[in-house]
Amino acid sequence: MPRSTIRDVARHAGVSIATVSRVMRDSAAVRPDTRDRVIDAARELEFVPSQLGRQLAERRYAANGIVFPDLSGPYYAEVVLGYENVAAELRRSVLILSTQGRPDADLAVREMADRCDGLVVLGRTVSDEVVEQLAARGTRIVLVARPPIGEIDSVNADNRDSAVALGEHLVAGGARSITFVGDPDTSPDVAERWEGLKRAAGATGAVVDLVPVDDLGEHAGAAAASRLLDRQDTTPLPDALACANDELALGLLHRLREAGVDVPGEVQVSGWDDVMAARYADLTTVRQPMRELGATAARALDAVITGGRVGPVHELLPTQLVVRGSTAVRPDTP
Amino acid sequence: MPRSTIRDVARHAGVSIATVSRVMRDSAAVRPDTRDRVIDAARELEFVPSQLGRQLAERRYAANGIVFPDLSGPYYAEVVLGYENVAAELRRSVLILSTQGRPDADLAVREMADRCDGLVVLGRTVSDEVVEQLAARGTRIVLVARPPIGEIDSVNADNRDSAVALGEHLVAGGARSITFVGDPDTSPDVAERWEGLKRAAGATGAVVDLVPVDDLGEHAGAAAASRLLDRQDTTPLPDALACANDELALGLLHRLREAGVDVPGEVQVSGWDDVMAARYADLTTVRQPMRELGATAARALDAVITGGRVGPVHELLPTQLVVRGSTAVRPDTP
DNA sequence: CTGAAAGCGCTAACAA
DNA sequence: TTGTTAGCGCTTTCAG
Repeated sequence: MPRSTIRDVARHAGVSIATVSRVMRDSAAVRPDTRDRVIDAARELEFVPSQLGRQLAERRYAANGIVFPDLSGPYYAEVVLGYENVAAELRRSVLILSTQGRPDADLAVREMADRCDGLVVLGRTVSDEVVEQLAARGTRIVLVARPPIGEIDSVNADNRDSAVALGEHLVAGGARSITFVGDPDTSPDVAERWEGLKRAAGATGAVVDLVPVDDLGEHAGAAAASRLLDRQDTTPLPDALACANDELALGLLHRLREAGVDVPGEVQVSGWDDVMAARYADLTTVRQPMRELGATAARALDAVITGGRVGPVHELLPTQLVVRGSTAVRPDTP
Repeated sequence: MPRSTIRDVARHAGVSIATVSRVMRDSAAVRPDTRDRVIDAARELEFVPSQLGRQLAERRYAANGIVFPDLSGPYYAEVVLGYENVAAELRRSVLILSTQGRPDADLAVREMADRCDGLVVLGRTVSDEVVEQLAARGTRIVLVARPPIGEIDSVNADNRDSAVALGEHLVAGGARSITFVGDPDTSPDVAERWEGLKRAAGATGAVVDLVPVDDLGEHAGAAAASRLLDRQDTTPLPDALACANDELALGLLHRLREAGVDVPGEVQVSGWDDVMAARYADLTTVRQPMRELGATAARALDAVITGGRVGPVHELLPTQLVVRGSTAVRPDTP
């Protein structure tokens, strides 16, 4: 059952394909009765305009891409969702690409760039080099959760501000030594969190250092906790452990409590992202406007594509410190 | 900077467009030196074949779609991820469509069907009617987490088996009355869970009933708990509360404990899906092979599209009961 | 208001 | 081995 084409409809209605085209997308005035004939014919033949033909003629895809590392945690899933919602409103399809465990991520992104009108790149999924090449080739790009590159638009959560708020909160809770758990090299977000915390807490005179981890998962958090516990005879636990994200913090928290460590009495613990499990684990964390990130990126990309934009846009969305039991500010009683 | 086309390259290399095409996709033998000339020309002009032209000529999109309600919970995100991974392996792009809060979901799905070679439909995102219409029109479809419709392929988790296992587990834990929390109408999965539980527990002589909820979120769970608590003077709490999913169970659990109810001493509670928070809340639940669902669907769809398939395929993936503290089987001591 | 015709960029017979 | 020539299905001038 080969689908009917614009020519079938034209023949059936006794008009030219141009007229059918006009009717299908009411782009120009068509006399009512002709119009009706065309519509009837289209209905009868179950005609649905081929997007492919249309796209080629218009030289546009009416589709946007989004590249992310993975969708396991709630973070990227929410961003993608926010993005998709707005893209749908703007009548654009959404292509997704997960680079997780893909050795040829750069190539995949290049290919994707060739199937859409523009794309959003989340975090450190592709190298600056590739981003720049694509941009140079005319691909419209918006960066999310990644520092700006040249003239390319970007949308980020304000990690610095919340890092400062968190640092102050921990110090107010009595922390004189704070250890950041996470590897600043894994993502720009993590790097900013570390920098912000170091600065804020450092300014109060607190001692700040860092424990690197393999990845940002619960296992890595538990492993980090184990290491800290093991070396207790030589190095006492810090007053506070600020983790780069919630998964890390949850794994760490679990291991610490297993070992009988009193949280927050002995050690304060905090995460980042405010995932659902954080509520149940009573974990202090930083909430990010994940959906807004995606939605804002979608709008920015649309602006770039439709050309209604002056200079590069770098949006910084506000975040919020969420204080819970894992860092309860203790009263100043000795 | 208008991108160069196959004709530019042909002219530049002094060959015909056919030869360029052959070289670009090494579809036929080309003399090495001609080939080199073409490659040089292509590189020089930064030629990248237009997917649009290619797609139109081949009359295929090399893209598949996936339709889901939303991406908030971990469930659909994982399924999508499993799907994307396999689709990428099969060299197909992935288009996503979230129907959540979209009044024109049916239309959106129809449009999507017109931009890809086939699509996967998760759960009750679109009506049977639309699915059938699309299938009749030749759209390749695979259903996931939804009972088969006609000749259309489907991939499902085995809700029935795990419902039986769960029912037996609750009864073994001493439950004589079990209340299922959830609305069987919200999704086929929920309906199967309810049916399975009713049958399994009913067979042991336990009393089984149902408390409907508005949706599958934590709030709805908490609200259900409140209602159960409020009516305690007339109706005692059941021995076990089997919830349709984890979010529901988590909200309910929280409210019950707030009210001082002993779980599992007084009431056993279970969820479904095994989301991350379930571990921290020590919630008994059923684990589903979410990624496998997506991956299996991707393969099935590919089989349908490439035509290497005989009859309709209906896969049923195994699930697993995960016993935790919220339903600990109590020793038979009085 | 409508139609003829020229593309959009590529693939694939069919010839040479 | 290579080139010529039709399309793929649609949009869009440009005439009429």
